[in-house]
Amino acid sequence: MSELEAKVLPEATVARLTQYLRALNALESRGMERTSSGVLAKEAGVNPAILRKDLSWLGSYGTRGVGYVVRELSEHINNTLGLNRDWRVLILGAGNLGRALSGYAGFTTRGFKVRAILDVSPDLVGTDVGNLHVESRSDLAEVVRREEINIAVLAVPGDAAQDLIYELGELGVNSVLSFAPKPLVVPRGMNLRRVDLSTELQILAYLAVQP
Amino acid sequence: MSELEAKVLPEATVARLTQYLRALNALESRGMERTSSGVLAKEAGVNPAILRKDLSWLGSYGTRGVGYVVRELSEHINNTLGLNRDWRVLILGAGNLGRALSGYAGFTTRGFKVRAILDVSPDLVGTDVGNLHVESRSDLAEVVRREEINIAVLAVPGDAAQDLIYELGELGVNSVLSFAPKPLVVPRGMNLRRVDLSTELQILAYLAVQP
DNA sequence: GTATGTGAAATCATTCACAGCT
DNA sequence: AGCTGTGAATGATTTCACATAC
Repeated sequence: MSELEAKVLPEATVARLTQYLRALNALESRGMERTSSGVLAKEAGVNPAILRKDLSWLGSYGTRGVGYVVRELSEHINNTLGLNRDWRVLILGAGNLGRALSGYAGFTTRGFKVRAILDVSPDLVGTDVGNLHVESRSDLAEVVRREEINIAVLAVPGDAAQDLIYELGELGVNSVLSFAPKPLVVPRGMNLRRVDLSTELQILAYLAVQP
Repeated sequence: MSELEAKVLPEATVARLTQYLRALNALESRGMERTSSGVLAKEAGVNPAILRKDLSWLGSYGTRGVGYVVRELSEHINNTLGLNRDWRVLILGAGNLGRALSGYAGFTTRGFKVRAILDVSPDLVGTDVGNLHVESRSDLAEVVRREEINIAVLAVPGDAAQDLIYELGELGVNSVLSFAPKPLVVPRGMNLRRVDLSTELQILAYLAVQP
């Protein structure tokens, strides 16, 4: 009711904004200074109408009859998504997936910094992963404080994930990306995104079976 | 128009069916033989009404006033999703992510078998990954034929992904799971799913910034 | 003339609520 | 009495189409 109430973008829009950002970067690195909804939509792999609708949530940043200034639009989306600050990421689980993620380029660009990696296994604690060394799961609280962690990535077996979620919640980390193959219940106020690799394969199997 | 036309499940339904399958397995391993939409929905983390609606696409497999037989329902979803056959998976890219995926449990259960892993780098070709050894990108066609690959997983840099898609299409592999941070255009008839790790982090950043 | 920004229409997905069967 | 299966209601998302601004 209040005019002051937060204007929240639809989730689908947020997901696409990240794609526009990537597309804008690609255009910029090709030396383009201006673009249009048609060009940008093609680059991002979406339809131009929805791109304009998405951008309209952010206000009017284009010029009718002309288009958009690449740098300006890119900057604006960046700010809207909160990518103009530092995000300090903790990876939980130093198995193959955890180690792969800690070095993954997308995880180390645009304000995201992997600051620590933890594991329960004494065999892994103390080993090196990139320029980090694996710390003990039991030091979770200390590590979160020391590194001022604000995003956690769960690369642990399903059984371990739920306990970690609660513990992270208590420690004030309320953005979590989980690779655990389990639905998880989250404390109030926590943001959870799940990536479920085996589900993706199963969906592909279904699609392949379709006539 | 025709009554013979394939009845296609909504994409969102397919995604949830994989979760029900996992939930049913969990119940079965706890010794439960029967269940209800309420119990199953709780276990899968969804609302009971949509669970029943999803299942209604498969026909009537429950008993009113009673519920579902765990084993029977599980079997039926399995068949619907095409998980009762063998899926032979090829991993493209033997970097950290490719190696992690090749050993990932979800990738090696329920009919999915990782049969080969390829890379362009001469440093990696010939090295071992689990019980496979890395073969050369240039042997793609031969490997696809030899191993009768029907699903490919792209764990390669964005620039390499598009060419691979076309080449896989020509070779008759038309189910692809891509981790490349790029929108890809697919040949007619190909099924592509994308997992975009940096997008997930960016969405979390936005959610964390919200009041 | 050209491309944006946006109501209105169309499509897709979820939730409600209850009739129907056991 | 209890739980499924499903139309009808609601809500979300996408597409259309055009008035508006340059």
